[in-house]
Amino acid sequence: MEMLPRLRLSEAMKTGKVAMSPGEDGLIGIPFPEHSNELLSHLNDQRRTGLLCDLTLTSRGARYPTHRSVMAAVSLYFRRLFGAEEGGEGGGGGGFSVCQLDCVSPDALDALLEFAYTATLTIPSSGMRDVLRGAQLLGIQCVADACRDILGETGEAEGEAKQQGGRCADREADGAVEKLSRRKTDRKKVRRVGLHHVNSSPVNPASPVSHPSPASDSLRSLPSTRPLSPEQDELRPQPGQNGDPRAIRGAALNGGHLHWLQDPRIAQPPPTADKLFEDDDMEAIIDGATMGNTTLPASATDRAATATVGGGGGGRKRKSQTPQQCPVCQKIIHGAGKLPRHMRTHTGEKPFQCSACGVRFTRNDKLKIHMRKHTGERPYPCPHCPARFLHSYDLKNHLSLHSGTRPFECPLCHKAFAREDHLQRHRKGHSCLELRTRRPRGDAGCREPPDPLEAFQAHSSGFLPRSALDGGGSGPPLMFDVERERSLALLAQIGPQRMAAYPEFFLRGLRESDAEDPGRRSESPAVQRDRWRDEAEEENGEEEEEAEEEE
DNA sequence: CTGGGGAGGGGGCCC
DNA sequence: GGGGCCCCCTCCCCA
Repeated sequence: MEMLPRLRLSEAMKTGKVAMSPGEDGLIGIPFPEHSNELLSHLNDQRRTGLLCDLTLTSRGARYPTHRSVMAAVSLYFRRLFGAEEGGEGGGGGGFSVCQLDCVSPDALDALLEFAYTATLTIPSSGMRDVLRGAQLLGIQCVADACRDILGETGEAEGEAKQQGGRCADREADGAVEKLSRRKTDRKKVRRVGLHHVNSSPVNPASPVSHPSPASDSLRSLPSTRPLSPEQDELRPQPGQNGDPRAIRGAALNGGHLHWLQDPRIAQPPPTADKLFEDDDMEAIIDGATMGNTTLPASATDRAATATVGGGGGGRKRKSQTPQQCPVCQKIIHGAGKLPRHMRTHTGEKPFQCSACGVRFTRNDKLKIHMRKHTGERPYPCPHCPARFLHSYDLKNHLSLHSGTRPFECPLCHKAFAREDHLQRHRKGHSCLELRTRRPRGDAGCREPPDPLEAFQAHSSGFLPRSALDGGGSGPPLMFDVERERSLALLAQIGPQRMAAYPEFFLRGLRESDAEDPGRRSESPAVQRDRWRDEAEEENGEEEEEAEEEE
């Protein structure tokens, strides 16, 4: 999707920081990192307003106007489906299609569409499995991988999933339905399962599906809910939910997320799009994922019951309670009102803009700190020298230089650091690999020098996920198997400043150690030192045992 | 490789 | 409960 315009530039420009294709003398590729985001954003706007939508997906009555090209780009299933069409009568060009995907739950389909158009997968934790199934069925591999990763499914399950997803994509649509539906029915009593392409040709060229003007549509940010033509309205379940499509969605949800549907704001004047996203969608997500340690029962059934408590007649939604679990990365967020802040790390939303330089931030307090750069304010002066600092923590670090204290000591090479992160960097790297073997290698006379990789693994065990150390042999992969190289390349390309715009699961593998043991993140330096010391002693103990055995 | 600065993100406290 | 403010931790980048 990334387009690199080729320009002939002067030699002087060639020396700049522009990417140049090797071997193409004079042709320089200038990356426009924002282009793909902007393109996607515009497409998403078009989807929301129904503009140029030439494909409607339906799931149990819910309708999702979308674009064939986008769906074909993200979904192997649609790629093959439309590819087949193009070979036939459709010519791939036009016509309005309706694709019925009852085997994908509306919420999952909504999430997958949101992913397709925003590169961000935002789903309630309870819906993860539905999204996984949907991604498998539609052949959206990266999402399926991410869901499996988050769910911690085993390789066996992964294999099964791939098999399933692959089959789905490979088959003729209708043929695929039956077997899949049986499988799914066995597991989840889905009343009606169908991956059924209702009409790959125009539904009715004389009366194409029309989308009402979105500008005044109070459901503007809920593209899934646009009314369709009377013919397609026949697809709806029986009305009786005030005609609100969200209610229709809810009818298909078995109560899993009824609180999504009972939003009292349905009858309220439409907020602005931004506000709607922040307050409406976000709260729906948050409420859907609210999972306090004690506030939310474990089972989906209980969750539904909780969600509907006091809300049977459209009563007040149950407000978020602390702690809450992020529906995207499953991280537990402590503190009232902190989840919206956290969610912005996934959505990439940066509502706070510096009036001086235009830089945007996800948080107001970060903007405030940033403004100090413009005002020159450095509120943290060092009492021992003229140095002043923007952050209190910088001053704290700085003070350790004056005091000479280096409280962070490597348990292996005993090198001390003034900053904890420097010690971590030291441990992550190869800095003390030579020193860590306190016993000289030639000591025993017969010991083979340690395998550098093995030494690194041992040394890094406190930082890297086991899966990374094992080379991915067991446990979840460090990153998505297929996407890893591309992900790393992309991360390198987009730079850290824009990483926030990408879903956390994209980066999750890089921080998997945190996920494996969340407590480590909050370990005090003393505790961490003790842990490292224990690890080092264990390592040394093993070495000594080995030496004794050799003797 | 290391020291230092800056920034992103989470948690606590308070209003 | 939400948000502001602050502290802390971690990571990245640069010299």
